[in-house]
Amino acid sequence: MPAPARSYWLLKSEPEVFGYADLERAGTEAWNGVRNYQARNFLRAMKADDLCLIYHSQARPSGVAGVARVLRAAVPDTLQFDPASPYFDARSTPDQPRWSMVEVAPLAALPRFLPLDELRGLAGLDGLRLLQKGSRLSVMPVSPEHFRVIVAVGGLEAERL
DNA sequence: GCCAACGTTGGC
DNA sequence: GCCAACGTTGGC
Repeated sequence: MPAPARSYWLLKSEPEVFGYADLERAGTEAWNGVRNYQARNFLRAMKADDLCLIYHSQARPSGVAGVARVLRAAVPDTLQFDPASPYFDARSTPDQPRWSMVEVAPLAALPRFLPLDELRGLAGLDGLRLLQKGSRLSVMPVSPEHFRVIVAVGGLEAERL
């Protein structure tokens, strides 16, 4: 049976807090603390070996910094059970976890960081959610075509990732 | 179920 | 720091 097709995603992160370079240093990281239901549902749709664009938000400039790989499907976000965490959620129980997280590993930094400004000017990105007005989701799907265009302009070949 | 108030996100 | 957009909360 053929492996299910890879899916592609975009993960936002503030580089002052945790950027692509931090992911490379860490080697692997739990992508936790997502507290938006739509974003959570996308996390839950991720499969092992899916690829994620790591997008730096609240940065100067903001833009796509690298590609990460999903190591395994989503599991309950441990922070929701930790009263000391800002991501604690008293409504969550181990039986009924409300929030999810995935484990990701760095795959490749973009040889050319891709600022948001430049993304807006690129052909072939119509419908990319990141570029839609008022889009604030921190986890969102990216079509295979959009993924290929973005990494290509950033200096990577999608087929080799 | 409606909707106003409030909080958060994120570009600039 | 400003502000637009969006999500959540809670009174009714």
